[in-house]
Amino acid sequence: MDRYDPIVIEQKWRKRWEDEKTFKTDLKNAKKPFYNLMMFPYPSGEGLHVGHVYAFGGSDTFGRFKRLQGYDVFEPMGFDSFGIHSENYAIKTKTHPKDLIEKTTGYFREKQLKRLGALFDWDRQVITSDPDYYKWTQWIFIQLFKAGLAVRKKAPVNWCPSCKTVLADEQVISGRCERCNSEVVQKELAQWFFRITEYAEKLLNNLETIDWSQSTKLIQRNWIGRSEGAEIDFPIKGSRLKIRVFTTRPDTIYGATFMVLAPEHELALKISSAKFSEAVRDYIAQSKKATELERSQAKTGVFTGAYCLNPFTNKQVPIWVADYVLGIYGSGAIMAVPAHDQRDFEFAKRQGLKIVKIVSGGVAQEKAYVGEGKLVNSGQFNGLNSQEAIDTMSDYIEKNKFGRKTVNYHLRDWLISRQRYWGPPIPMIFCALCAKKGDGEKAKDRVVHPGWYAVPEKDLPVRLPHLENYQPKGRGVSPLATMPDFVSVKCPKCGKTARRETDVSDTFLDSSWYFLRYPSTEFKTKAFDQKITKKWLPVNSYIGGNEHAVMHLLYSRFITMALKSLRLIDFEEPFNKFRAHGLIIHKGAKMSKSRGNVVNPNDYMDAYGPDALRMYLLFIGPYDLGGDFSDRAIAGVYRFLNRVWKLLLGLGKGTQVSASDKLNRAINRLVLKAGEDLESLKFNTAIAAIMEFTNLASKHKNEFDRGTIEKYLIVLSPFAPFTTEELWERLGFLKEKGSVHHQAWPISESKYLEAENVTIAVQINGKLRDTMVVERSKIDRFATGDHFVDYKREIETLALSSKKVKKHVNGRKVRRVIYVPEKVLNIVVDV
RNA sequence: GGGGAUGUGGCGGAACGGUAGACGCACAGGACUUAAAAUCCUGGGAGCUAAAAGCUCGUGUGGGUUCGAUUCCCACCGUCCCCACCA
Repeated sequence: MDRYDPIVIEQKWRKRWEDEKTFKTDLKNAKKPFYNLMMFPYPSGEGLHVGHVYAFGGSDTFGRFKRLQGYDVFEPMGFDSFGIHSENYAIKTKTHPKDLIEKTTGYFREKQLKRLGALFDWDRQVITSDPDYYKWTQWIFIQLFKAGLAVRKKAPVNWCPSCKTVLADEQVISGRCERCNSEVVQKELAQWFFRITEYAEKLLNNLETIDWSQSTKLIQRNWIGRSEGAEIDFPIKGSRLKIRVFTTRPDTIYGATFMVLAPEHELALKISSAKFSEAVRDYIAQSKKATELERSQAKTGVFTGAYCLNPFTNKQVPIWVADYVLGIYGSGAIMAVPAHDQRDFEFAKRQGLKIVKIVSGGVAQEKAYVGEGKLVNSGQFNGLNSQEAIDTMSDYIEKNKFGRKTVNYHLRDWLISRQRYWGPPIPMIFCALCAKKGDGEKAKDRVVHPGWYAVPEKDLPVRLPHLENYQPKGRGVSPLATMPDFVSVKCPKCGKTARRETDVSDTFLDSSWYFLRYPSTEFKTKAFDQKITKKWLPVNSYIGGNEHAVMHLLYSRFITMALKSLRLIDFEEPFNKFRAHGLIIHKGAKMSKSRGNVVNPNDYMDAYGPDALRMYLLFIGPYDLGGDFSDRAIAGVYRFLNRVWKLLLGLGKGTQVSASDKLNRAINRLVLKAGEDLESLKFNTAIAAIMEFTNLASKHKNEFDRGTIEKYLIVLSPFAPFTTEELWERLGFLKEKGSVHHQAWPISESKYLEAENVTIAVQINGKLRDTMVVERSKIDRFATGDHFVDYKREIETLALSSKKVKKHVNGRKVRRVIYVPEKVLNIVVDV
């Protein structure tokens, strides 16, 4: 018998599978399409890490299982190669991103991904920095522009001084840049936005209809952040102007002792009285310079000298400007209720403002009382509890035209522009001449942005020019702006000299539609083919990390909805099923270069083979929890594969015509258990079941028949594709039946699952009274009413009447009977 | 501050409300070997007991529901994750 040599086996089958196109799926003629997607990697310089193997291994194991179940599985792979991450790495290593990407994608694909034993269809790989791909990314931008979903607006935006670009709201975590952790500052800039907020309601509601990990849905729900409340207008004393505020607690309006405007608020300076306007101006200037984090440190602010009238009481309240109020949420102004809002409370304390308690139940001494209670000091509304008050007072507001009920979202429009080099140029052209005339590309039948034109489709892609000095300049424009040849372009309308948009788009736009491109890679004249798309999308199973719960997954949903509303596709959710896998850590911490605890998968593939690595990772624990990578434990799985190898090759010719009952029962149970577990991605327990069978089978070596070996190998094959194929061949199945991966998932025969005796213990009032042995198939689990039973008769009755349970036996009522498969049955009765 | 998840041997983890600890790691004893490695076999929650049998206690803590709770409910403690001046 040969020694188990996973490296030799891997190389042999990799070549053979590739040559024979064993896993090629015919997309056009597939009968049962199953789109098995996993999040594609960005090709970093460090190479694939073990977390990728975890994600791809699990997903591929599932895909292989689906294949055995008779589905035509399409499992594509590609590279998210545009973007800041690649560009920063290129800067660091002093290479050009284009050269870098060529090198890294090659390494990822040839030296790593192809070793995993996955079903990847490399004829359809997608590389987002490839002009064939980003041509269509640009095309999608234009479609959105024409639908009025891509707009240019001047707004305070997040600027990362280190990455030297603006960022989307989603890419700022607690005031810091998601990539480099620098503190972000606000800048007022004109930028391109996607109007994702148009879809806030749909993005939220559709979550009910899709089968996603609960945790992921929850993160999205929180991010969208719907809150119901009211807009209320407070007239300014001695002026026709009003200040509009948003509040979720209109019931607390009697406690509104002052108003606060964000420094960005348009009225902030305008309403300030002469005496205060200089202080206000200084304050606004100062808060503009501060980072978001600095702004959130202390409750600073200045009085404007102006007053509002509370529409409910007509009492005057002072108006302040303070940067704890955000310019971007609601209307950028609030009514402050210090007794019942902690932030207002702190501000009031600091500035010596009045605090009036209007909700009973809490004491406003050291902190605000935020909960609910009965209204006091609230005129005609006294005595109502908070919920009632919100309803009646909201109605009152609408009736008296003080304002209206409204809904606000935390979700912001998606800022698409990036002042960087390594991305698809935004395909827009600005013509100053046309702008003067009010001409421009129409969006939804009207010119929204005079002077702006989409690049005509025939001119796509707008190629990213080669630029030696591609490093970001930090002047609020992309390095592309330094290339006169690139910037200068003829106006598509008037033909005069115009200029190109020089910003590139956010990387997340590249990845927000790549799943549409995979099945359509051969179509060079369209982004995606209608027919193929209809056949293969939405994606049947998507697996990836929860770190993308907001950004990638939210953007993909939005792009899909937008394309649906343009009637380019006929579904609005891209991923019917999404599962987030857990994080693989090492030595108790997240893997990172600085910690020096990064696991290189190649080391382990070299030592134990890819089968052992992927199987080990799936064996660590529940797939959604991840776990700690252990050098030792992987050897255990390697040993297991060795045992399988020896067991099967050691059977020789001694296999029986038919397997023993014991083995039959075991293999049938294994098929059932492994199938159920694979379906719900419980890889760890499926593997445990296979090991259990292996242990048992080792003790009954001469009870095997061909059919049992066959089933055993098929069940193991999604986990260990190389090893099982080799054994399959060596045992003579290959010639006869073709690849193990082309077999059908075995059907478990119910007679072997059920025909077994169980021991029954009968307890009466908790005391053991009797035991008996009953054939398993004759009992069924049930529970019923609440009285007495002649248990021996009842068991017989049960055996005969199957699932029906009688409530009375011999004049006594059944209390409760419970059957536990393979375990002890307690029949508990009252006397 | 808000939201969520989670807590079981030395370790990773199993367990439709029904024999807690499957499977694996590590460990110990044995077989093979001159010896070791590899491999194979055996063992194991803790305590009482010389040992076996047996008994007692055991799933973060305290309550509750139930004939029966690791599982369901409530409170608390610990750990982890997401969001965070979002009114």
